[in-house]
Amino acid sequence: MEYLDESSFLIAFGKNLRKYRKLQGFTQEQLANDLGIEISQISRIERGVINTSIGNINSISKVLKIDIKDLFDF
Amino acid sequence: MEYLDESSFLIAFGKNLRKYRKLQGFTQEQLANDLGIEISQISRIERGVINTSIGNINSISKVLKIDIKDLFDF
DNA sequence: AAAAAAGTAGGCATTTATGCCTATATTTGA
DNA sequence: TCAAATATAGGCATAAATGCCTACTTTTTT
Repeated sequence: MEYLDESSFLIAFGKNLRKYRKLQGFTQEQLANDLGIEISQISRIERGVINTSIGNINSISKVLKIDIKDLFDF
Repeated sequence: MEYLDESSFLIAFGKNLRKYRKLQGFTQEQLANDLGIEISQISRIERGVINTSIGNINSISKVLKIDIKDLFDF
C-alpha cells in the first residue's frame, strides 16, 4: 500500500472520481445538479484544486450509485 | 450497499475511525501530534461533529498505517 | 469548419473547518 | 477511592471550501 502526500492524493482522487463519473454517464453539470452543489466545485475536485469534505464524497457516491470505497481505490 | 444521509454518515465514519485508532494503539493526542493537527479536531471528527476533508483522512490513514478504504468500510 | 456541449478560471461574499487556548468531564489504573 | 490519563466542550481568530456569477477554453458533434 502506498501513501501519497496531500497534493498527489487530491489529484489522484480527482482523476478517479472523473473516471467513475464518466463510467456512470454523468456530465459535471448533471452530477452537480443532482447533488445540489456548484458545477465549478466538481471541476475543482476533479482537478485536485480543492480538498473537499467526506460528506460531499458520500453524497457523490450516492448520486453515482457506486461504493464510496471505489472513489478511494487507486 | 446502503447510503446514509450526511449526519448519519459522519457519525458512522467517526465511530469507525475511533475503532481503527484504538486498534492501532493510538490516543487522540498521539494521533493529533503525529498529524500535526489539533486534538480537539480528532475528537470532533470521531463524534461526527465536523465534516473533515479527504486530505485529512488520507493523512490519518497514513499515520495509522491502515488502508484509507477501511475508514469508509462500515 | 462551425456550432453546441462540456469543462476551466477567477472574483467576491458567506459558511465551515481548523488552530489555539482554557476549562470540564469521563475513563482508566493504582 | 483517588489520581492520572484521556476525551469533550466552547470561544475567538484565521484559513479554506462553497455558492453565485460571468467569461473563456477545450472537446465533441454535425
